[in-house]
Amino acid sequence: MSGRKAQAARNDELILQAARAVFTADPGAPIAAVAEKAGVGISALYRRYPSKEALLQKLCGDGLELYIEVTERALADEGDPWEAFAGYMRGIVDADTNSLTIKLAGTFHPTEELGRSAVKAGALATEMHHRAVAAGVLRPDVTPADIALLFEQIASIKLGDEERTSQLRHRYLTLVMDSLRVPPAHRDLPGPAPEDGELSARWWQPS
Amino acid sequence: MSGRKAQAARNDELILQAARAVFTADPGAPIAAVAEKAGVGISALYRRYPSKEALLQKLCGDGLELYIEVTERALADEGDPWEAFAGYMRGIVDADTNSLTIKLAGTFHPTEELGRSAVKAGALATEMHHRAVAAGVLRPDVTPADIALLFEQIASIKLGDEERTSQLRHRYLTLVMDSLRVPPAHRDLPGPAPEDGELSARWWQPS
DNA sequence: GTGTAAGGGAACGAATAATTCCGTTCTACT
DNA sequence: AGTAGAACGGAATTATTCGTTCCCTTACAC
Repeated sequence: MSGRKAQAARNDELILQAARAVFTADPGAPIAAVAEKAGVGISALYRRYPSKEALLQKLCGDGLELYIEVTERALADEGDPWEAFAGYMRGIVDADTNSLTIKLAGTFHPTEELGRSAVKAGALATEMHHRAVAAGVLRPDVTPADIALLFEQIASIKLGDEERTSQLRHRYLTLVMDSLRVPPAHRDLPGPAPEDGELSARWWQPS
Repeated sequence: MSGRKAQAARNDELILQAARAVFTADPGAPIAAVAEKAGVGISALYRRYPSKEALLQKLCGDGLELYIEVTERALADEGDPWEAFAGYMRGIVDADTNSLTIKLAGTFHPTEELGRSAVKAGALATEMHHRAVAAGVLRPDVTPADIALLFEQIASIKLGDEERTSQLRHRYLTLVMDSLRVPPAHRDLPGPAPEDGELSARWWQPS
């Protein structure tokens, strides 16, 4: 609480966090919702980003960067090949990079730099996939693009609060990993299965 | 092309088909989009349904009915238990009932009757699940609610035209079925994996 | 004290969309 | 042939939503 500059620096982060939370929950959310969530006025947003689009581009760029980081970290893992691959998958699901990247596509105009980051991210993912197949732990008829779509399917799950959502995503990640691994096998599923009430509650929620 | 009455009857169906297509593609689509897709004026819609909400309720009801039909048909299958269960899963994915039901939730106010249909649908799904587990062909740590969420994940896939989308949905259904079946095994995946171009194209599509 | 960066939030203006309304067309029946 | 009215097309209406701008206030730095 020392000085306007410190407050501003704190707001930088507050706004980004709020934007992440709001836009991952609803990619079409109004910018006022971000300001409210951050507890700041609208002009605090416009002081930092010239437009909504610029903010979305920033978020997407951060998401791609995060994706790249997680993947590079997994590529550096020299241990058990399957565990390295599985850890990578869990890492991407945890980071929820899909909600910050492809799910936002269409709400803004992608920049050249975003394109370059996306290419790099794709290359790293392919490398990760290649390694697991070469080590004989990942079924070879699944391609890197398949993995990308599997991530999207898992990211489509949204139920209850953030923690419950994460728990369920890991549950289904574990399930699908059972059919990706060589040899296939059933492993214990983490987290409790959804309750009927959790599912039926959604009928009354405004979209 | 005989008479206004025949034309009107034809329009009944045209409008429903258009509504299904439009709202499964975008649950928040404007009603004018339905009219345009159907090739009729807006008043042709309002003559049949008092409001947008009424149309959505009708679509959802039809979707639940379809779900119930497919499930009852599968329950009537007395052949190989696994094949019956797998056929049921494929049937639901093909019918795309998820896009007409839970995906529309929040865009309208559910009626009592819809609630009853949903309960019935749930009961039938549970029966289907129970049978497969009892026959020892479905892993028992997966619950009916799990199956429901798996359907939703698969229904979240939307890539290219309708046929391509269907193809990919079956690809990932097959994949996840590998980890549902007792014993687990890898079976051939149907349909070609997504191309990189198919995935990257979405960056420019308006949401 | 005062200049100025930072911020709050009302006001503006441009969509977007549900619904209504009015004039037109075509059929069925006299 | 003439006409009542069902079925329609689509413009006009009205409400609402949102991105963006603007103006005024605050509080720190000097």
